[in-house]
Amino acid sequence: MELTTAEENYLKAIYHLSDGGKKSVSTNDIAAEMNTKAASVSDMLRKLGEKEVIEYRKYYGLQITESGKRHALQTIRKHRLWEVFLVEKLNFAWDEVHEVAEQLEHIHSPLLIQRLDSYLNYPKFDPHGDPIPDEFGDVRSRPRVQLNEMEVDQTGQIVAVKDSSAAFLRYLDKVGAYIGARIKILDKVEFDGSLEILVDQKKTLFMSKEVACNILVLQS
Amino acid sequence: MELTTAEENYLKAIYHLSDGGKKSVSTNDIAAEMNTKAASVSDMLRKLGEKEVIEYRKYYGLQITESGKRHALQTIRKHRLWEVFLVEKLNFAWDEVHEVAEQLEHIHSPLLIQRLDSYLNYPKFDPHGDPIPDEFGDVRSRPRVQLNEMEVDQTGQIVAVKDSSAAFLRYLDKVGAYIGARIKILDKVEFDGSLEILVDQKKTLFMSKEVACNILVLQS
DNA sequence: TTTTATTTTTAGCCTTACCTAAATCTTGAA
DNA sequence: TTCAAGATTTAGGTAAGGCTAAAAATAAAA
Ligand SMILES: [Mn+2]
Ligand SMILES: [Mn+2]
Ligand SMILES: [Mn+2]
Ligand SMILES: [Mn+2]
Repeated sequence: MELTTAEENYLKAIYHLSDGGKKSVSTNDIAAEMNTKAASVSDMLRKLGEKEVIEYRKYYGLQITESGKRHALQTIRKHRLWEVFLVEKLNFAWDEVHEVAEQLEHIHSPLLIQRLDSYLNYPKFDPHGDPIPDEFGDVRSRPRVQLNEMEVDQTGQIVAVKDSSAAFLRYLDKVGAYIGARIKILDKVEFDGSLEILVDQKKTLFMSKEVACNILVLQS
Repeated sequence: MELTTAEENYLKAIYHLSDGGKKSVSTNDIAAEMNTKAASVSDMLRKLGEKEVIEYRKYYGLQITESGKRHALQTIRKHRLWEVFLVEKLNFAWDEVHEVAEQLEHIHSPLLIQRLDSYLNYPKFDPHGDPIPDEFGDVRSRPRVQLNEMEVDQTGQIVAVKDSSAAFLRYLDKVGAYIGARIKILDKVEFDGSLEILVDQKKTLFMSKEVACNILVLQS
């Protein structure tokens, strides 16, 4: 069964907001995430329910079905593979890929995505550190914590970012934070949650809590 | 000014049917080319007229404008660059690329297409031998004749195909005709226009007029 | 247990891009 | 010059995806 571009986008949002089907999602949450209105969401939920990619009971929220998860993961897989392609092959910066990938993820061609995966050598993570589901929808996820949740003297490695906006990513470029960087918490200010961290054993960096909670770390 | 996917497709069809703005095109021609109905075409022509990519006088056909030509050539450029990418980088066969390129040509991102062009080393022709317009819309076209119009003993080189359908291209693969092949007309049957040709000085091939008129040759 | 605030859905409208059927224009044949 | 065939456009309708405003249901507070 084929989904339209709009349906794929809704399903992706529902998948993310529900944390892969675990949490329940509200109509208003979806509307906020998709920059649309609650009335439009209600309409779409009815359609997605008819296509059985969600289980929908009016006024009582929704549950993503197994079929829905497969569709969502397939779209996420395509999005992230294209992002890798843009960075690795076409020399895009990591803050330039998201918008284009939002378009490319809706190209329908199983052969294309299979060949792209092989051409890129079956990458496991996208340029923002997010895991790429395999062709069966399986995701190999690593245990990650938000940088703001770490304590003084703890160490780790930056493995992903939560915010993929150009503004945030360019800020990280400027201060020298990148995926793979080894870090150590030097100081944590109680008052505002801001941090002082050591990057790659040589550079110290101050950052606000707002920045820190968008950086994901693999602790060591 | 931005065009929708449907508008880009209409404009491309108009550009091709009018032979780059030279010939006049009828509503029915467009409907046939696009597998749609004349009424839908009329509707779209009005819209394209309002956007000034064509000059449209009701009942008297249309003229593609300079702006319209630029848009059409841009879409054609994207289509053909993607076809090269699919064949050169992702190992698609030349009969597998057209449908996917029909989708990819509508991705909007000037940076993407500029980088793709550079990544592919600024190719001049697509896998079917069609010229790729440069970023300014300039096309370097070669003088080509249809194989069926050649006379006995004339020689040349296959440089393009007119029909990009999988059925036709797979037939050419099977009989060993390919872009770049050197050919010589050995015999031409008056009755049905069928041909006997010599390929690469070693293999003889019989083909119907219908096949021959879809093969384009650079005469030598 | 009411009442109120909030969330969600429905009703009614819009645009794009299709469709069929009917009306209208152009043109070639008589 | 007239008229019918053929081409084209208009009228009216559908489906997807949006919107605002109004109605209805749920959840929270009194
Ligand atoms: Mn992204
Ligand atoms: Mn990403
Ligand atoms: Mn093509
Ligand atoms: Mn081609």
